[in-house]
Amino acid sequence: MSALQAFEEKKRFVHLKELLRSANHIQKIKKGTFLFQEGMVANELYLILSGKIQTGKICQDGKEMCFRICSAGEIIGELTLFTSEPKYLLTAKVIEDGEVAVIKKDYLEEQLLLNPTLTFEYMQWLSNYARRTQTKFHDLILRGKKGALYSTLIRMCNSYGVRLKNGSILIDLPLKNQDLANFCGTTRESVNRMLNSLKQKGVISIAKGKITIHDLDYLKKEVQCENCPVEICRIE
Amino acid sequence: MSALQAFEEKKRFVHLKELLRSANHIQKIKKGTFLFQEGMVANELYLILSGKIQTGKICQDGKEMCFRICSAGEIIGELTLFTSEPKYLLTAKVIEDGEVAVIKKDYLEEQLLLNPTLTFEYMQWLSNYARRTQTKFHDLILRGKKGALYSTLIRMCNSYGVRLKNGSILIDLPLKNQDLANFCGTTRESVNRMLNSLKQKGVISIAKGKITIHDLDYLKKEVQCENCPVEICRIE
DNA sequence: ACGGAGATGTGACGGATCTCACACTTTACA
DNA sequence: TGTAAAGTGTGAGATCCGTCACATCTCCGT
Repeated sequence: MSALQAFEEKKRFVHLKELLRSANHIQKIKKGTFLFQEGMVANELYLILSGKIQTGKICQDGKEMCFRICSAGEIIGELTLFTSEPKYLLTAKVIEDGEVAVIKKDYLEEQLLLNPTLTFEYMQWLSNYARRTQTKFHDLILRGKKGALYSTLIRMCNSYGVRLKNGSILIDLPLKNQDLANFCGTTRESVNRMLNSLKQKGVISIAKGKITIHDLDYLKKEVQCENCPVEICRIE
Repeated sequence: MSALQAFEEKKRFVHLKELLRSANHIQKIKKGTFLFQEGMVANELYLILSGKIQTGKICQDGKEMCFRICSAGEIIGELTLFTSEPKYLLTAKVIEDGEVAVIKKDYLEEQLLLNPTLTFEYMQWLSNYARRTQTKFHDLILRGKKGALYSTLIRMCNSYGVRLKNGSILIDLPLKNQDLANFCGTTRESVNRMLNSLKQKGVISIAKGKITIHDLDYLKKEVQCENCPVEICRIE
């Protein structure tokens, strides 16, 4: 599945990404730094060329909620376009070195209004984004923490899964227990216990910090997955 | 606050709403019926002229998650525009008789691409929608069920609050415990207990099925509210 | 190869929340 | 205005989940 899907995904929003790529300048990003932080005035968007970025919300009490993990080809800094109060709602942390194409918000808005093809693609992108967030919403709230974790794992498969020869799916992304906890709104310890219980059942295994899913159907059944389209059921 | 805000809100997206209002036809909606249901092919959008509509997700096991309660001036059926798989993700239940203006998705998409003013307004609307969903997200997940309820109440104030002479805020919407539970992803009983505890503390009172907030600051403090803009911190 | 930092694994306990059961109150409307 | 239906209030017990504490493991740099 994954290869074809990735290919299809790459072909989407080509004009939009072309515009972004042709942008004012390229910026190197370094692991551990922030591309932007919550509350900052937002006047730029980014297209990831390489590396990985995690967006999320960091609370005063140290809690952290993770929204997306994005890699090459993804657009970041969205949602600020055309808004009256252009401040980033989230923080974007670099988790793998790389480069982003930087584009000024004003310029992009201008281009979008001039070019219907771009308009179309951007709206498509934004609608998809909103639909993704909305489905995540009930996944995370409706079936307790276990449901939250399972559905996060399913999304990870759709976004970063690599099908192995034996049919299992490797989530090709180094994920710590704490990271998953931040995605699910739970704690490291709870994630650890749940993952171990999945290991014992033979549903998953973990090697070198990466999770392999052996029995995706088990997870799907547990969360009463409705097999919504893959462009919606993903993590980024 | 509320009066002015409502006024400001009314002035937003005027061209977009004008287009919707000039639509193909007007449809009467009757309490208890569904405007559309999850999974249906989506080829229409609606502008509410009067009455109230609740959108949400209904699960097989009877659980229900409520997303928005919308009244006159709100747009419903969104998020299907420009998507490749145009199916409604949510169900829209009429909770108060009224009328909606119906507009064909195809026609609206066409108009949007022709008219930059419309494009601009729609994007603005969609961005706001996405931002609203995103902030709700962590409000509901990060601070337990109590946090979920409190933040729902705060949003209700911003959307349906009427400031009374004594400074309290009446949420001018008949809300059952079960409704609030569906917004928060919790149970009727839990909501009931939490509301009663708030009553005892004098933070709220309830009369004729409507909640009045006496001490909004108490709620805000409890959820570490960051006073995000009102167009984002709302229920619809 | 070693030491230490960071990550994982796990028990014990407590509080939050759900579930079930049922009494009571309010509302709708015949 | 009486009566059923719908909604609310509340206890008890079970379960989920977070917190704390600490042991163990893994990986990385020197």
